[in-house]
Amino acid sequence: MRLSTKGRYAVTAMLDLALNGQDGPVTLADISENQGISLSYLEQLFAALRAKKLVRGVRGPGGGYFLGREADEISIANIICAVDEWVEFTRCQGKQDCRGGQRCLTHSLWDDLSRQIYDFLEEITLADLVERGRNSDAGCHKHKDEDLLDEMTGKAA
Amino acid sequence: MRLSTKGRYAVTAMLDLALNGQDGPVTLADISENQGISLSYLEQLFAALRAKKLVRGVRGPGGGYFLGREADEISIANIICAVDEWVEFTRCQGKQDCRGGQRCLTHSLWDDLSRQIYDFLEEITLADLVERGRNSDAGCHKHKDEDLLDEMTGKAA
DNA sequence: TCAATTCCCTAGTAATTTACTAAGTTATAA
DNA sequence: TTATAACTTAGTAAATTACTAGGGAATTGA
Repeated sequence: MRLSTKGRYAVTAMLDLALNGQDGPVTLADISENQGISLSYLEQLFAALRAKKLVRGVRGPGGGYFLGREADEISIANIICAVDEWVEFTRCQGKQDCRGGQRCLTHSLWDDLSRQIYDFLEEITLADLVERGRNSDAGCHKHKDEDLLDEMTGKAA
Repeated sequence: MRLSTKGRYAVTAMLDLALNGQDGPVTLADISENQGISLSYLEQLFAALRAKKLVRGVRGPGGGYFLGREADEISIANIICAVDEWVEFTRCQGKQDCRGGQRCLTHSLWDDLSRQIYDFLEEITLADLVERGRNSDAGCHKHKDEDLLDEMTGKAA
């Protein structure tokens, strides 16, 4: 699978929508300013999100975007797939050097892992994230990520 | 977080090592041929893996690479972090438009999600994947991924 | 009806990343 | 001493990311 900054922008924007779309539509200009993403880039991302019916646009003054369905019906996997064209790209076609070949084995192991990650992200919805934000005092606590960074970047020998 | 084809190459190569490194070191030339990855690109990836002690190189004829530690001590997160320089890049520094600002809230929500994904990948080891390969007849079954693809790419309305 | 607003669409492009080629140097086994 | 294979650096084509520019189409309100 694939999880890039592009997917992050999309999730962030959708979160913004979920948080602010309660009373009326949210404009891309607002999201652009809120999240520090260029307006035109947002328009591209929302074209993809709209194509997958994850958002619904309303034109004209007072217009903007709504979520395309309830926040608990939109998974993180949905959002990332919409903008990142998550295609399966490792698939030996059953021919070639496939019998007993190592290549196919590792590929299918990767495919399994890829699927697991997908299933995991499929379980997390926008509503979950919003809920999480409500429970913590999330606004702007400085979290001590130094430990996390150490843990991530190595030394876990 | 970040999960790209580069990380996939690294995981695939490490899997190859785990599968074939039982009796003697594995050369990059072998992995290159097995997995269809260019030799020089592998050398770049292994430079990063070596820096994080995930692999150990042996020079000279009969040389090659070993895993740097036991397969059950190497997580998928370890591998991806080694080659993808997974840095936290969304962190409002507690200043700026942070009080009550939406930007910080969505950023911290994304950070939480990012951490969750990391924890998930941290739980899966190379040994797990190898074990999974042993249990299935994994060599080269054609799996019907069309359903999966449908599921991934939309229509989940 | 008209003007402002906002979504919507296309084309182009700088910056970055990916994946690779090329051309070496260094250590080691035979 | 020679072949092997790890190591290293530099350069580069292709793809992706993120953005700019310049429109058009629908809708609201004056």
